[in-house]
Amino acid sequence: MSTGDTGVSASLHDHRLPMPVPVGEYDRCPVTDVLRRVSDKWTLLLITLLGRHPHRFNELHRAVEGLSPRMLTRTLRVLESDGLVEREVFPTLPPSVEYRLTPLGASLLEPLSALAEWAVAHHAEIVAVRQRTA
Amino acid sequence: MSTGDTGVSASLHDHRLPMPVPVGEYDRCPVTDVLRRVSDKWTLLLITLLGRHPHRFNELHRAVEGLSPRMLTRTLRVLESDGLVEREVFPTLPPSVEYRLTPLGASLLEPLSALAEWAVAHHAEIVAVRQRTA
DNA sequence: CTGAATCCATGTCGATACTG
DNA sequence: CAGTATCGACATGGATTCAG
Repeated sequence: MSTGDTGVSASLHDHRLPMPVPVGEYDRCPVTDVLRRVSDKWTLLLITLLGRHPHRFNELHRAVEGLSPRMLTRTLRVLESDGLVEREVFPTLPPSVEYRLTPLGASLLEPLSALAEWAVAHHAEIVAVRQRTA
Repeated sequence: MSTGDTGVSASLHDHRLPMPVPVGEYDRCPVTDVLRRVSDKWTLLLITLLGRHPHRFNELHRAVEGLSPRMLTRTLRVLESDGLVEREVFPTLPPSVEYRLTPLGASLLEPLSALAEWAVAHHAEIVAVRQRTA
């Protein structure tokens, strides 16, 4: 890299990342932005389910215990507005709506599973430390 | 996988993951748990900085514009209680404290950068869709 | 079946001031 | 230097009720 080590522009690994975040614009850090979207309560689970095959609204509703229609709709709408999920309405009676991952959404599965793999491998250790500290 | 396709135990990619989350215990999904910890406002940035080399409290404070001592302490404490960051106090006068990544914390850098790479590659597209939807 | 509307509890974060 | 204490604003998520 031509750029010197001034400032805090930081690499996680060997990639240059657009950090630090300018004042008041932390939401413009792409990584944190994506992270925040994916880490809310139901998003990861829904992405995972839709990664297997398309689902109808009530399929998702029934599949995820504890997920209310309100939160399901809300979460799907965010996913849709980020271009990760696609919504298709079939004008049947009663109506049915199908949700599927877009190519963009599907492309997220791989990096997510890298992190998922790390999480399942190390979660026990984290929990152990957490309790010792508590 | 011996288990059939009943239930919603889901794979992100080709890994079996401990989903779905039982009612009221979504915090026991390792992946979402890790995701939520890493995705708060300052954590990723601090992990990134500490991934380069150990830092003293005020070094971090000066490095990150907009980060208050309160949030810096808070974020570091969580990281510490999860075993990702180590805190070492030097009983000098005035006191100085150094923070560094633990091996566990360092091991997180690689899966994180996979996601980071995806984020920088696709964030523009997400933002574009987001605005079109808005 | 696929939602929308309303209200409320809790969590996250910032601002400000103070301390060993 | 390296924090703590207090307060309040805003975001997230749940419960309940209603609708096309």
